[in-house]
Amino acid sequence: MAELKQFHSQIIRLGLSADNDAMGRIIKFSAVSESGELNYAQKLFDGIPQPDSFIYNIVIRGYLQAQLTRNCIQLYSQMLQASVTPNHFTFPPLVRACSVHNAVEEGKQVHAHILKFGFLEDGFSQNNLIHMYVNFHRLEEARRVFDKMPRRDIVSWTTLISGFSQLGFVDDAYKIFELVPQRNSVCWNCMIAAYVKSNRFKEAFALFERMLAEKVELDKLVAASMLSACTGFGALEQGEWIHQYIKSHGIELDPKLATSIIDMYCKCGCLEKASEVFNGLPHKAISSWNSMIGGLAMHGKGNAAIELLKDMERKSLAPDNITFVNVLSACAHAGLVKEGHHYFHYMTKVYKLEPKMEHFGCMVDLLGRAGLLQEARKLIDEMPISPDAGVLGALLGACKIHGEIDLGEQIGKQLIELEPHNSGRYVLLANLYANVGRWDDVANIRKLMNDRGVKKVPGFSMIELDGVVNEFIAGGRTHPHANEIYAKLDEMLESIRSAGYVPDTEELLHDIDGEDKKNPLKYHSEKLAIAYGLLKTKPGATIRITKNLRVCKDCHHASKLISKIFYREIVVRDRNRFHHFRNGECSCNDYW
DNA sequence: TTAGGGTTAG
Repeated sequence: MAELKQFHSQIIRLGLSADNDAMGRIIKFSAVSESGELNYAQKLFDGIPQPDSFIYNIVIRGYLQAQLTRNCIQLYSQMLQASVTPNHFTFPPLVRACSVHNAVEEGKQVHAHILKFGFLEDGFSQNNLIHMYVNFHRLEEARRVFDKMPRRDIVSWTTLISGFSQLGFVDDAYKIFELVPQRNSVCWNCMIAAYVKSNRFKEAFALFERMLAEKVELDKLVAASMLSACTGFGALEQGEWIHQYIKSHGIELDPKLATSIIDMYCKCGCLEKASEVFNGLPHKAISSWNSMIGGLAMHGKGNAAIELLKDMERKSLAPDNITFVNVLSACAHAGLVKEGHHYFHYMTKVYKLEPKMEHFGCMVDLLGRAGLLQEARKLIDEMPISPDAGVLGALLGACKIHGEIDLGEQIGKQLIELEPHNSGRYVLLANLYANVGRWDDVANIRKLMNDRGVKKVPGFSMIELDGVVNEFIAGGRTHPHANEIYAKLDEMLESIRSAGYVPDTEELLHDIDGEDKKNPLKYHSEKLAIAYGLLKTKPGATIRITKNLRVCKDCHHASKLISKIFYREIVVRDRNRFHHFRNGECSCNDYW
């Protein structure tokens, strides 16, 4: 910038300060380059008697980059008033400004101008219009622009696909995707990511296979999306494959990608691999630290999570909000009440981070799980913000664990009205009633669910073998090896019975949040998945299961015994956390 | 000058 200012004074000396060519260059640098100064550009602009369209365009772009979208629109009006004709460089940033600024009326006017000035054939302007209407949540308009374009390019297609998927119309997005004449990796990734974001992992995997078959390059963004798919699905082998691919093809391991890999390993149950990647990073982004701390939290390694926070501080890195969410969650899962209290205050005292909803949620969970229900309630009452469903849900969960019926009933009723479509809330309240034998109330909740058309989420467990994910539902018989699996299951249960296993029939009576009322405990999906694992893996190999609900008491007990009798480590990821069953014990210390 | 990614409690 200093050199630029010198250059500017030379121009003044040469009497060129009214020369648009020379001034345009200086303004361009000041307005849009990284080391520029927008204020300076503005001052120069004001001193030019008759700026040309290039100068207007470049300052509009500068304003856009600085998020001063209002100024973009104003400058455009000024341009028209000065009778300077806009060209095809004028509209893309201008449309973008309307879009970012949510200026619907101005956007429509700019759209009309684009047509009036004859830019129907300009792909950049038209593509930006599609984007703008998507941003305004006006898909029909976006589609109309798309349909009227004389020549659509891959960006037009991808923008439209991403628009439909972002607004939740993933199936429509896919229909459009199928019509694209020549897809590049951005377009593939857009559709794959759409499936991943809506938790439709199988479709994401199927699309990925197709992409590879069509020999489209697997770039780092596709890799990142697929890592998320593996994370969501609990597909460790597939995730390892992607990681290997990244290494062997020299794909640059930028901080975001590294974080995705660490997160994948943590959430697929492999903390060792996650640490290995984490420790091997030359420059660790804060997100990498956060996902590693979060991983330790999920696996119940509270003290290790705290150690990592201290490590961060030793390296003079400032933890952020997310770091503390993860640290507090680590304390909650490990029952570290004292430490939790400490860090809850510490974050504000030392780092000036005001606790947000998530932090209160963690604290309520921490206190509630530890049985300190009154303290949890007091914290909620004293919160500076009004608690959301998550915070109240944490308290309700604690009431269920500790059989705190009065408080639980009150919170449960409140939650059901707050989130009338969340089946989990009804289930938890019904369970609370069931625990104390209030069967009429259980029936009432069931009826309320029926009347409101709220469906319970069906439970399922998954196990990945040779890169194939096998899914089980309670009592399901659709698996091609069903007979074999049920035989193994019976053998498995017989073995643990002789070691003292008694099915937890108490829970059976209450089994409303269990997997399926019609199917007895012995056919819970988790047990089926473990039986299949015992059948198909080598002796001594770790069995890894992912399930969508929380582990039930009976399955937890059975899994501990199976780990001992069959000499297997069993790693179960449930809705909340990981359980590592080993030699008759669980890493959660039965605290979950 | 236009399209794509990560870490957040229950």
